[in-house]
Amino acid sequence: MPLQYEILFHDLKKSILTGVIPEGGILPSEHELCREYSVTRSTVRKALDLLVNEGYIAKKQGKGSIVQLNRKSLGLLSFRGFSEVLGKKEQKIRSVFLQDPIFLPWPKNFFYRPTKEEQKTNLIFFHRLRFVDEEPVMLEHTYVPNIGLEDFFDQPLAEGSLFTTLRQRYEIEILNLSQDIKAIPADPQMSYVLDTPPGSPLILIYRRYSTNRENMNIYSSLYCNTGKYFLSSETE
Amino acid sequence: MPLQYEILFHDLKKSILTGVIPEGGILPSEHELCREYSVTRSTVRKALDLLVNEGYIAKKQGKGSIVQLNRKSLGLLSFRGFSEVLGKKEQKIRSVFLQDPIFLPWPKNFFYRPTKEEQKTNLIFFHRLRFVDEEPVMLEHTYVPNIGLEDFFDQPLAEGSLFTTLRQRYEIEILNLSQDIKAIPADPQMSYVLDTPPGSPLILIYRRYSTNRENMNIYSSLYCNTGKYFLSSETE
DNA sequence: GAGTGGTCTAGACCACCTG
DNA sequence: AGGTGGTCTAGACCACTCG
Repeated sequence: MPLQYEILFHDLKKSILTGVIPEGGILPSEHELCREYSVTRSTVRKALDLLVNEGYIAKKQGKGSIVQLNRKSLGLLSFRGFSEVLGKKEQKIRSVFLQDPIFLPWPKNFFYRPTKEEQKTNLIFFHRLRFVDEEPVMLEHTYVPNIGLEDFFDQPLAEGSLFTTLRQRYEIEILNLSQDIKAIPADPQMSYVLDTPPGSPLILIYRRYSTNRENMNIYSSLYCNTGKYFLSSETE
Repeated sequence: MPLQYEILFHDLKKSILTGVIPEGGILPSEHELCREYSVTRSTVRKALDLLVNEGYIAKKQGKGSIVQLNRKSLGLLSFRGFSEVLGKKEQKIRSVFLQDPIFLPWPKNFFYRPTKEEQKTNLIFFHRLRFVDEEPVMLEHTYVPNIGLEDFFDQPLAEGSLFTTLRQRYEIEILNLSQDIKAIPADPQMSYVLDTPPGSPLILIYRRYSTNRENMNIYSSLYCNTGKYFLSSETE
């Protein structure tokens, strides 16, 4: 039997994720929620604390609880211009699928060891190339174990984003990211795709995202050309 | 005037950091703290929640609040053996100072822009080489603005660690880490220090740690040879 | 001034752990 | 059985924001 603050927490989270309360919108006040759910303020505040910790809302004294969807980013996501670590300018980022996402069996010699649950399934495989200012900078392979995602291709990606889709349609949240990072020389294929001389240094990242589903992780391998752009991360 | 839960929070934190309550030790119970500080349990629990969030304690129902010092690590800290991303074995890590830490003026063309406060001071400069299993893998330059740290060299580093020293002696906490990462070919000097062929790919990381002192950051540049070991990070 | 979130009190009952 | 943390109630006063 779910606890009261959990009920409230999930209700509010659903309202936010489904857009019932839009970004920038304001949640019902704490006293209001007390009345609606017939609980005391400490129970309401416990639920709201969870939302704050997960980055769904920000509270402002005198105003209210404001919905924000700029969730705290996990690890390396952005790129920064070489010459702009001291300055600031916006980069234009674009992604293209090198092939349409498909179901695949597990490859041999996968870079992490999948869980037993995961091994029973096949994978959804994404093969994307990311551009900054129209220059290719990162090749990304993403592997999502197909655990209850059989209808994944029935709808397009929400906002073009895999993680948004997983959150909105399947309530799959990323809890943790572990990364293994290495510098490698570009082989001829990477050299071609990333438009850089053979042998030039690339960054290779293996990632495992753990999720709120027991025994379900998402895996990625990334090849980055950092000749012109830094890989940047802001971690809390 | 400090709030009651802040008083309790700082008292407990100090007890933990100074070792009055050792790692693995148990804090006074919540009811006990209520009596000691003449506050109610919700106030005590608010203070303990902060300690939990900062990783100082873990609570166990039926037992108590247990002190733990394995603070959650920020970003890239550990190394993992090349062949062991799939397995697990412990690496032996060792650091040596290539020169004793000294006060220095700010270098020209520093890789980040220091704050105005920082620019008024000099720097404490650390120059360390890190080994894994007796092989050199990382060269680290660390720059700490000397804001109220004039007596820094009066005592040795606590536990040999810069960050432990800052926390224990100056109550300086790391709040945030931003990193800029790049793959570069080894120049002759790096090649010599890290014992790797010239031109082989290295990882270069610029870091800015923000602290709980307004306008005080700590800066590092890291050169990593990932030929044999991955750089690993586990981020929450 | 009315409403918001921030702090705090003084209780209560429960689930869990240990002697 | 007695103590621990987990949940929850029913209030109170305060600081802040906004019309």
